[in-house]
Amino acid sequence: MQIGELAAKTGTTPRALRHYEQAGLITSERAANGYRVYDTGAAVRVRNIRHLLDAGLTLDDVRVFLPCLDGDVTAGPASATALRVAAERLAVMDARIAAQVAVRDRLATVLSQATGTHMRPVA
Amino acid sequence: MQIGELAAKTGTTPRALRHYEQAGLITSERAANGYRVYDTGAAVRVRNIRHLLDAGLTLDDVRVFLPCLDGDVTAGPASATALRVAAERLAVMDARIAAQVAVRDRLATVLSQATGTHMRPVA
DNA sequence: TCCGACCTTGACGCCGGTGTCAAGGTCAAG
DNA sequence: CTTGACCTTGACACCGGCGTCAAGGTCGGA
Repeated sequence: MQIGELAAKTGTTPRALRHYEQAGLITSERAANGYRVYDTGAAVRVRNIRHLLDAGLTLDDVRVFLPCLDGDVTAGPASATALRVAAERLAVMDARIAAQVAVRDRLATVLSQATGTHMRPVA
Repeated sequence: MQIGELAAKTGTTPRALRHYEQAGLITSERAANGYRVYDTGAAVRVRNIRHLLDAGLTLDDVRVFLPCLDGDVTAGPASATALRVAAERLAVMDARIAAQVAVRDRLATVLSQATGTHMRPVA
């Protein structure tokens, strides 16, 4: 499998895949002509990477999870470091969300007082 | 009060304050020598701006809230236009918050699968 | 043989908020 | 007068995750 096909399979782009490789998240064999060649397992790995990135982790964060990323995301005894990183990110996100909800609620309060309309709280 | 003092009072930097001014978030008088001069209310205003930024809003977002930001964050005179704008922003914020909550929950899921520990949902 | 679709590396662009350096003006204290 | 701490504007640097263009090599099919 070469890079374009892997990109299509995983819903990313060749550019992103090269970027992941350069960041040390994936590896590739090289054909005689210099083209990258991936084995079938690469698709799972890339999808896992995407899940973590979509979950708000950085590439550096994801690298920490690599040891337990070769199977499915659901598998693998996560390393202590990996868990710590994830927990930290989670805490940051919770704090940020809470702050935004607070702002949102203040704004909703002002609006409801001014308009008399009830604004439903955040989901 | 000049810029260094305001920065110290609000826990920011002169650079940031100039940036806020250039973004139209704060204003300043000028002394004869060209130095920026702030009145005492500026500190409250800047702290409110910081709160909103820390909540993940952008400078553009913050600008929208300026009309009801001159007193405390909790106060709001709210002109008709301001209300309409505020309602729009509220929808945007709700969408943004929902997206972040979704991301957060994905991360929490990954984490809980890895640890076997149940993480409580976002407040 | 030649086109077009694929691949390669390298490098610059973007967004947002700020750090930081440059090259000065201003002012109070010694 | 000099020093040094403050201020001014302007502009480039940075992070992260790519997009995108450049300039080329490598295929397979008509």
